Amino acid sequence: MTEHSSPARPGRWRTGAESKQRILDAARALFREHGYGGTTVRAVAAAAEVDSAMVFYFFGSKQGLFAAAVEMSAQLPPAIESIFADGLDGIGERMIRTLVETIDASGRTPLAMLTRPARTNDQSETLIREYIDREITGRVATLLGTPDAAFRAGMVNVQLLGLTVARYIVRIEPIASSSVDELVSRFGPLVQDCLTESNQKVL
Amino acid sequence: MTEHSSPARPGRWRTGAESKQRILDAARALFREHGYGGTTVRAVAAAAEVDSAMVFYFFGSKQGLFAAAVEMSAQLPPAIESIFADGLDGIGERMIRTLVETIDASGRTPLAMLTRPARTNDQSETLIREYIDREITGRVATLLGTPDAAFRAGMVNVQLLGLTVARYIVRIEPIASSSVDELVSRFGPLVQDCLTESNQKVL
DNA sequence: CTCCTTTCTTCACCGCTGATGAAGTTCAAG
DNA sequence: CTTGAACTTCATCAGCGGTGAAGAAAGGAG
Repeated sequence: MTEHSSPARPGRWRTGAESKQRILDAARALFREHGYGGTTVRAVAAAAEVDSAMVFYFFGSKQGLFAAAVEMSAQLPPAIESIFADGLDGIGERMIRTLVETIDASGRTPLAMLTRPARTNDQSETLIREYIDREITGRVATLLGTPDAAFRAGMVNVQLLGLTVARYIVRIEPIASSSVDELVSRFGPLVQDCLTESNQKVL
Repeated sequence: MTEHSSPARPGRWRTGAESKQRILDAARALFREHGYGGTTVRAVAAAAEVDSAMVFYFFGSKQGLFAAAVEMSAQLPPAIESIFADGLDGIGERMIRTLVETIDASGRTPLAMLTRPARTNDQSETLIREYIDREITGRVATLLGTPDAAFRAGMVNVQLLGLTVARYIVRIEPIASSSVDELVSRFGPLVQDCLTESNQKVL
């Protein structure tokens, strides 16, 4: 059984670009609503009024469709630059503000990446890890220059990761419904402490 | 095709308890290694040398098997009690130590919960949220008594969640391979600050 | 206009998954 | 010995991600 009721007329009857766009729109909506695992390729195809094979024709695989739907490239990088451009002073606030504002603005789409493909387990984990290492850890470490810079960068990552998961994935209150300013004023100093304070307690 | 090579002899040839235990052992090992989505019921059955239908006979569904395999009940609660028993002083260190030691000891089994069942999306999320609210947030809030207690409790949750995700899921270095003591000495004061410090910056 | 190639579209499959129902076997109690 | 519950197997289901072939429309070349 196919997923359309049209007169079963194969061949070219729309431009490829239009079909591709319909698929992308449907995919974005469904991924956002049901997550990666909760969305089937067939459902996307049905919503786009298209044969499911077309999804694979255009995007190769479900992962490819997902990647295209969230266009996970070069969206944060410019913002990240401005974080580190102004040095250590107030960098905590800038980090929190950039993180929250960016994710809020993007309709939390890329977060579905954490709602993972299941079987390709380690793959997406190492993807996230590499991204974090490349964009955050390295810069923080060089900016600090102290011997425990790596650990401090790790602590910053914990803050960012924890805030993201709490606000967007698990939705813990009152974090999930707080304003950006409130989060910045609360977590900014905390991140700052991770970097500048001598926060190691003697054993 | 079935997943065994025995002489195809149906009927009772082992005690139910033994089969159930074999299934549970196999499930724990496979869930731990491949996560929820990466483990198939058939694979569990094969590892337990049992027909896949038996898994459903005993546990009803894959979710039921998973729930039974991680016996997600009454494992942390006693430890949680002792955290709050000694008051605010040093509670940050106790939290971090309890969290990390418990998860390390349990072979990170319950963490597979975050490697989620995909389709039952919101369900497992609200499960986690309710657990956190019930065990952590409430106690912290009553222990503090300040007007911003709820937010401070939320900040603590961010710390715990972030540390857990960073260390066990995404495995960010050097967090993932740090010793318990190092984590306690670094994150303990941070958690303590969330609770006791006047960490709100004026807007 | 015809032919041919490329692009788009459909359809019939494949192996796999989680899950169900019936039937058969074994065992203990009445 | 009979009966009924507990246990096991098997055949089967619908749905999944994904593939390959083949058909239909459009465009360029002659």
